[in-house]
Amino acid sequence: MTVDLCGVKMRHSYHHGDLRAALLAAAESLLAERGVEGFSLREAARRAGVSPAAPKHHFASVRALFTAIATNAFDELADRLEAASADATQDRLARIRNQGVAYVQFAIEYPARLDLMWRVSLLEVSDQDYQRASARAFAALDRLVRGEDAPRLRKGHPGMAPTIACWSTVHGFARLAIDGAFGTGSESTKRALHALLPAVLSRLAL
Amino acid sequence: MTVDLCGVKMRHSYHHGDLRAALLAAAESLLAERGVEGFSLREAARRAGVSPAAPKHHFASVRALFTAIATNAFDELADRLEAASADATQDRLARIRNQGVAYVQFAIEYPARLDLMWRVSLLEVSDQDYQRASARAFAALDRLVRGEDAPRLRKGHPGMAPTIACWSTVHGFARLAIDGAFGTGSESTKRALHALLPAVLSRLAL
DNA sequence: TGTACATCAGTGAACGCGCGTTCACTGATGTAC
DNA sequence: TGTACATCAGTGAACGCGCGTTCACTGATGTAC
Repeated sequence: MTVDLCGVKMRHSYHHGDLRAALLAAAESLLAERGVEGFSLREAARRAGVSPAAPKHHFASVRALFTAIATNAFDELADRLEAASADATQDRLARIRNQGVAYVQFAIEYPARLDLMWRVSLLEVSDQDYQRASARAFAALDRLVRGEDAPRLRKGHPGMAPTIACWSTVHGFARLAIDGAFGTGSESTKRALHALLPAVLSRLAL
Repeated sequence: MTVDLCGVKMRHSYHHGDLRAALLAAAESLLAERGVEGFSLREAARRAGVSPAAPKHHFASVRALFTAIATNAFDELADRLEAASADATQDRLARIRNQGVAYVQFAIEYPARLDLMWRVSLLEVSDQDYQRASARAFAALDRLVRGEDAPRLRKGHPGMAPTIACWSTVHGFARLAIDGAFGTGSESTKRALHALLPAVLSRLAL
C-alpha cells in the first residue's frame, strides 16, 4: 500500500502494523461525524486505508468494534473522574462538584462516545472488559459519595441511592447538553454548566 | 387489497382511509422493536400493508416521519405532565414529585419514543409543530418550578436554573433507567424510582 | 340527478447503491532445525 | 547463520441483500355543470 504523506509517497508494508488501533480511531472519527446511524464498517476500513475484509481479523462484528470503543471511552471517563477528585486538599463536596463538571466536559468533548457508551442494544454488554471499565467509572463516583469521607449516615449506606441521585443529575445534564437542549452553541452550555451543576450537586450530596 | 382479519377476508378499498396514522403506528411499533438503527421505511410500509412507494404521499422523508412521531410523543408527554400536576389539593412540591415520576414512567413505557424525541440529528428540529410540542412539555415543568406557587425567590427567577436542575435529574434518571443502568428488570427500576426520585426532587426544588 | 373529468392516493416492477461477508489468493513474519 | 515452512494479516473481486426512490400506471373520490 502506498500513502501520500506530507507529499512523499511512502511505501507501507503489506501488513499494517497496528490495524486494530487504526480501525478504532477511524471508527471513532466516523461516529463523531455521522453518528451511529451513519456508521459502516466498510467506511471505517476505508478511512484506515485497508480493504473491506481486513477488519474481520481484528473485530468479529460491528458489535465487537463498538464494544471496544465504548470500553475505551469508559476507561477514559474513569481516568478523568479519578483525576478530578484526586486533590486531597479539597473537601468531599468540592471533589464531587469537580467530578460532575468533568463528566459533563467529557460529554461535550466527545458526544459520540457518550452516546455509544449507553447504546446498550449495540454493545456486547456481557463483555468482561466493558463491564470492568463501566464499573470503574461508576465506582469513582460511588467511592466519593458514600466512601470514607462521607457523613456517618452515608457511609455504608444500604443501596446506592445517594450515588444514583448524583449520577442521574450529572448524566441528565450531560445528555441534555449534547442533545442541544441548552442551545446549540457550546458557550451557553458551558456557562450553564459552571453556574448550575456545582450548586445542584452541593445540595444533593450533603 | 385484501387483509385476513379475524379469519375473515376483508375487501379493502384501493385507498387506505388513514394511511398517515397507520404509518405512524407501524413506524412506532418498528422503532419499539428494533430501535432507530433497525428502522426502514419499507418495513414500516410493509407493516401498514401498503407498497413501498405509498409513504411518499404522506411523508417526504424518514426525517419528516420521525419528526411527526417525536412531536406526538412530546404532546403525549406534556399531557401526562399536566395531568400529574393538576391536583389542586396538592402542594407545589408534591406536584413536582408527581411530574418527575410521570416523566420516568413515560420513558419506561415508551423507551423508543423517549430515545427518538432527543435524537435531534434525525429530526427536523426547525419544524414548527415539533418546537411547539417540546416547548409545551418543558413549560409544564417550568410553570411548576418557577410559577405562581413558587417561593418568592424563585418566582420570575432570572434564567431557568431551577427548572434545568429538576429536568436534568429526572431526564438523567429516565435515561439511565431505560438504558439498563438499574438492572434489566423493570421491577427494580420502578422500586428505585419511587424510593428515590421523589426525595431527590423535594431536596432540589425547595 | 347524471355525467365528464381532474385530482388524489394507491400499485408494483425496476433502478442503482452501499452494505457485510465470502473466497481464493498473497506477502510478511516467526520459528524449528 | 540459513533455510524451509507454517501461520498470520492483508488484498480485491464477487456475492446476495435490503434499502430509498422512480416511473408509468390504476382506481377511487370530489366537483362542475
